[in-house]
Amino acid sequence: MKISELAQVAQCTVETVRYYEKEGLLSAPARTPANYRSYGDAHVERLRFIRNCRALDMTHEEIRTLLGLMDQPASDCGGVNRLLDEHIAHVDVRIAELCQLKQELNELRQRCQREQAVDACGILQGLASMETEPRHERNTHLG
Amino acid sequence: MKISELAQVAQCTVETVRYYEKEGLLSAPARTPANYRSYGDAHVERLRFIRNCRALDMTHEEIRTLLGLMDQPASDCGGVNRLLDEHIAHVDVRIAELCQLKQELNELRQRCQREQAVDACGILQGLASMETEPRHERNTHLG
DNA sequence: TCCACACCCTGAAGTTACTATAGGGTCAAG
DNA sequence: CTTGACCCTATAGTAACTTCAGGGTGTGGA
Repeated sequence: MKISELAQVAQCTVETVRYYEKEGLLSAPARTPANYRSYGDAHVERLRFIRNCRALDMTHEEIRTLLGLMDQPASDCGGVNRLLDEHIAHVDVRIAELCQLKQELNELRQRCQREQAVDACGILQGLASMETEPRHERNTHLG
Repeated sequence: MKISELAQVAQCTVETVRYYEKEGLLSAPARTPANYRSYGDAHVERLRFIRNCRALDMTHEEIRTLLGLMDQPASDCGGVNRLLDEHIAHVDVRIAELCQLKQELNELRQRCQREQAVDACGILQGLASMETEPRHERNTHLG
């Protein structure tokens, strides 16, 4: 199976597949005499797994951890469960942050209801006079 | 006023101030004979404005646009209002995406309730068997 | 006067998860 | 024998910074 076929079944681009290989998420496949990458079913499964994790907004680091846990058949899945719980917590945190942000933005938006001179615009005044707060450190990778 | 003092009143780091100057968000200040940056009140106002915009998760591009609109006192603030409306819409979109994501993650999490062998873990099985969907393009800069 | 130490400077590289580009090789059809 | 679709590598770009290397400046104490 050539790289473009693999990319198609995994719904990503050829560049992404090569990138995952360079990152060590996907193992390097065999090569044809012409030096083309040649993939098998194991690669398809692995890449689909990775893409499904990415669809759930997991980082490469999280995915790498999951793959590592999977590759130790002797171990139990407690680590998997914990990783997922933490990831869900990240999403919760980010949703709460964005809801707070939305409220602040709505309040700011209320301060100007018509198109007037910029000097009089309540939004610009609000942005100038807000209490400047220290940047709160990210507690999630979700932007 | 030295750069570290400016950074402190604007609640950011010295490196960030220098970065904004390089990006053209903050104008280059006067220099002392020793080549130290020397800031005045106008810089404080401008930087606080920028930091407040960043606290609301606006991009540099959005901030640049706002600063440009502010610097044309003749113009009205319709552009400002529209920019804010669009930004609020971005936040709404991202909240909806994350709520959907959270639901999917919760469903996946339900599939494993105890610590068992990784081969039997419902979460790993779920990740392997999910329908792999094409990556949907971002309609917001909020991650 | 000398030294330590806090602060300032520039420029370059690292972060995340890719995407895009340049410059080239391979293969099947017409 | 050429055209076009595909493959390869290596490098740079994205956003908004942070970190680092390698140096200069200014002030207080011994």
